[in-house]
Amino acid sequence: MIDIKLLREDTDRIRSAIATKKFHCDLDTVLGLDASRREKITEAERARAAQKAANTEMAGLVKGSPEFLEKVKEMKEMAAQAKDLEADAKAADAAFQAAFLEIPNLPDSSVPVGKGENDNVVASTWGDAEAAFPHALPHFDIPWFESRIDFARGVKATGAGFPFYVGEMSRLVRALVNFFLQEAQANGYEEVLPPIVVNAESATATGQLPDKEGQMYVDENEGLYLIPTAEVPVTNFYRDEILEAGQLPICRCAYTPCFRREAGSWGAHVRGLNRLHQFDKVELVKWTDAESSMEELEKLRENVEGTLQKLELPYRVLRMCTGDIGFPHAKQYDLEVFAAGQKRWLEVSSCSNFTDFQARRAGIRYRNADGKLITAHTLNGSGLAVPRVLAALLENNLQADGRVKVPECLQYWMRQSYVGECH
RNA sequence: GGAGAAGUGGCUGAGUGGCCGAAAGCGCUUCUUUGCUAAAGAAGUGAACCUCAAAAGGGUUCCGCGGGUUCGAAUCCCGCCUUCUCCGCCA
Repeated sequence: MIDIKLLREDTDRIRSAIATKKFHCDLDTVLGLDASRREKITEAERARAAQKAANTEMAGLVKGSPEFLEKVKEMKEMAAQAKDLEADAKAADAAFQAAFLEIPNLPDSSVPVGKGENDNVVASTWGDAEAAFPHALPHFDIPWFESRIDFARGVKATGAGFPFYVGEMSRLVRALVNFFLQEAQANGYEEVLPPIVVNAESATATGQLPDKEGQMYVDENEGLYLIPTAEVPVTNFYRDEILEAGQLPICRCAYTPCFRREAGSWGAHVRGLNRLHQFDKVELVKWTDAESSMEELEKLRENVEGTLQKLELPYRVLRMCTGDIGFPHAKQYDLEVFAAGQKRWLEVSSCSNFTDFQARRAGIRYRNADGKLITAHTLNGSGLAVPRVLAALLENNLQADGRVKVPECLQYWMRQSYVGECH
């Protein structure tokens, strides 16, 4: 959530900033709820204070004496009134909180203004997407593809979008995960292995709830959600904690499977590995102070770019425009690799600064040099998501003989130069 | 899953209906003493929200969480969560 003081004091600026994002919210309603909430709280507190004062007075009286009993009678009414006012205040506060939670984060001033994905700006490209990939095919058209990444068996076991990776494809996934983790560690991110189901509080803190409830798989019995990204458990590691400024920035990485329902999004562009309900990803997460988060975002992006370069996959960096960045995002870069078979750019990483938006929801603060409590900033980025990297790798590295060349950086785990040998 | 016990401030821990936001100790901060360190002494030492132009000040809430009883709850009652012990099950 944003800083309520900002909203009260600088409403017009907030209004115009949010108007550039794709989320709708009624600031006037929120401000109205805020005003009535405060009024009711003040009223309730005044009643409670009066009651307390009278009570203290009463503590001095002899129990059971006539004046005591008289006073009790009086106090009954007072107490009932205070209780009612308190209930009103509580309801008003809850109404405000619910509405307040619907306000998206403000885009940073450096974010290009735009309506949607066509207004994103290509910040840079690496490698040569125009190069000849004479043998490239869409990965799902490679003759052996369906026997090594088996969607049909996945349908049988689970449903669409849950493939089996068989044999060397399974090992290749594992190699990618290991490589990503090794890169993250080399860049100073400490590895954690988090829970892959989370409770509602965690999902609310990072912004999946209340808005994107339909995107997650839920265990109704336990009230737990399968994580759509490791961002959720990892960011919540420090929920409701106070950090020391000297600890920051804290950099963590985590490998997890990710689960996304992606309801209603099946079609031509989601064949094969392009979009799955379950996929593997290494996530990078940072907690920083309020001053350095934008700087840290650039470093985060550079770290991910370095990993893509070692994989020798052509990629481009998009500066996402105001109309295309997410609900809790202040600034976002998307990294897309070029898949030469499909002749498409595939998003493999999203590097984002959430400023204090998630941390305020999550109660993550730090003590600065003056001993003051400041809301921390949180950032994260995929580093990287496996299936689309794998898709691009299969397509771009496809040889004339139908085999796929394994990049040098994966040799430590794969120990073979090619996959997809014909048997 | 069954039986029992427990959850108090940064930590240990006292507190069984009003004088308790909470004893005491530890820790931490500042000061004094000191050649330095140690030791000793003194003072201070949570958070959220409301009020206030701001600061100061004032107020409300917070003793696992949520309800209830009562004029009044850390203290009594109910539900839940978590931890520990024992039993069962189990990678």
